[in-house]
Parts: sequence; C-alpha cells; structure tokens
Amino acid sequence: MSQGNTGVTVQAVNAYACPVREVLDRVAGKWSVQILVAAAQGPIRFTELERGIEGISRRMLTLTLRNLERDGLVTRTVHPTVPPKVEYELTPVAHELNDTLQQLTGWAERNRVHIAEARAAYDAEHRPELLDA
Amino acid sequence: MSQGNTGVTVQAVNAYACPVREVLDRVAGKWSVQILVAAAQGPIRFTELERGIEGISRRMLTLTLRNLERDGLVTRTVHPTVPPKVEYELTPVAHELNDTLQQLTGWAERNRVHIAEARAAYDAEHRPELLDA
DNA sequence: CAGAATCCCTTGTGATACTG
DNA sequence: CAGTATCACAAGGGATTCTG
Repeated sequence: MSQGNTGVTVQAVNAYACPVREVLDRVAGKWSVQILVAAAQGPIRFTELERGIEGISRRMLTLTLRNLERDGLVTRTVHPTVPPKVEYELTPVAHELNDTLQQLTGWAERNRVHIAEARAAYDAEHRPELLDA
Repeated sequence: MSQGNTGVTVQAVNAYACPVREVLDRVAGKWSVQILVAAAQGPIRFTELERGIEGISRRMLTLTLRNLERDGLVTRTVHPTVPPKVEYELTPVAHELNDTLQQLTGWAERNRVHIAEARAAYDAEHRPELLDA
C-alpha cells in the first residue's frame, strides 16, 4: 500500500477522517445489527441467538460476537456449569447505538417503496436484461 | 442456496426481515457515505469528488455513484459540453438519510475513546501478540 | 473530463468436522 | 452447550489501461 510503514491501517485512516464510517465499520457486517437487535431485550444465550437469527452459521455468530465484545458492545458471561452456559448482554453504549439505529430503521421504512421504485426505474432504463430475472 | 427458486435473493430476505439492514446494505460500502457527505452541500462534479475523497479509485467512485443513482439517492446530470461536465446532486431522500447519519456520527464521537479503550483492553487480554504491531 | 474494461488480490462468509 | 479448525468460494475493492 502507498500508506507505507506508518503503522496505521487504511481502515483506521478512513475512520479518523469520517466518524460515521467508524460506526459503519463496526455495524456493517452482515450479522452485527441482527445480533444487537436480538440481544436488546436482555441477556441471551449463544444457542438462542443461533436459533433466533435466520441463516447465521455458528462460525459467523462466534466471529461477530467476538468483534462486538472487543468493541465493548456486548459482554460475555460464562456460567461454569455442566453443560456450559454463556450469556451475552448489550452494554449501555450498545443500547445507545441501538437507539440511533432506530432512526435508520425509520428512514428505511418511510422510503422503502420509494427506493424500490427508483431501482426498478433505473433498471428498466439502464439494464433491460434484468427485467426477467 | 436453500432458498431455492423463489426468485428472491438471500440479501432481499434479510433486508425484508430487518429494515436497518436494508439501509446498511445501501450505505455500508466503503465509499457511499463519504460521497453522500461530499455531495451534501450541493451539485458536485465527478473530478471534484475524486479529489475530495482521499484514496478512492476512479473505478469505485463510478461504481458507488451508479449504485446511489440506482437507489434514487443521487441524480446525475450530463452537460453536453466539451469537455463533458457531469454533476451529481443528492435527492431529498438522501438529505434525510444524511440527517439520520448525523445521529450515528454523534454516537461515534461520543464513544470513540470508550471503544478504543475497550478494544485495547480486549486485545491486551485476549491477543497479547498484537501489542507491538 | 468522465468514464469503461480488465486483471488480480484480499476479505468476508458458508460448509463441514472436531472438542472441552 | 458453546465453541474451534480447516477448507473453499464469491464478492469487494485496488491498479492499470483504454476511450468518446
């Protein structure tokens, strides 16, 4: 990379330049938000998350939880029982994040139709071959 | 895919299940937000965007603009002059989106330090080998 | 000026199998 | 139950070159 040996990644540089990107890098993963939502009501177990989130693999659940934990968005509590029981819980910071994500949800719901139409119109105009997909 | 021949992609299924993801899929790209921000002040030319957004390649600028245009977030206006002049402008919908993204920026700025510390603490605890990166 | 086309590498994600 | 390990693959993104 042209950034050379500054010891700072391109990712980090972008994040510094744009705080929004910093959040997005944290939440843009395919599963992060769904985990945040699923855990919003209180402590939740690994398997409950796995069952509650349609289509997630065990691997991705683990990886995403680790990242969230690393950023201080979830806490991981191991109950030393047999069989093991691990509970994940949102931190206050994550709850705040969830609140602001609600804003985005609002925007999405208000404009979902509008955007779908824009997309259809664009495709009809620029990509006619997709019309019978 | 287990969805089979329903004619609907996995992406779309997730989006329907979770409106937030729908927005994120639209904005999570590496450059989308920076373009939205750069264009927020008014019409802006291709080259101005290219110069204003540190590190973006011509290819990604084009691709991202096309996606934004497709979703009805930016308009593309070609002035038939020589040399050609193309201006991009945010739609009202995109301006609304920008406003809600501001919320996220606020969250990021308020918690940037907190998260950096959480990350450092986590790495120190779980990944000591990264401490001299 | 504002792209389009091509090549290539990195990253994210899914599938599967194994374990304390 | 709650993971970890490994493989394999597709998409995202960067660098470069060409053009109306």
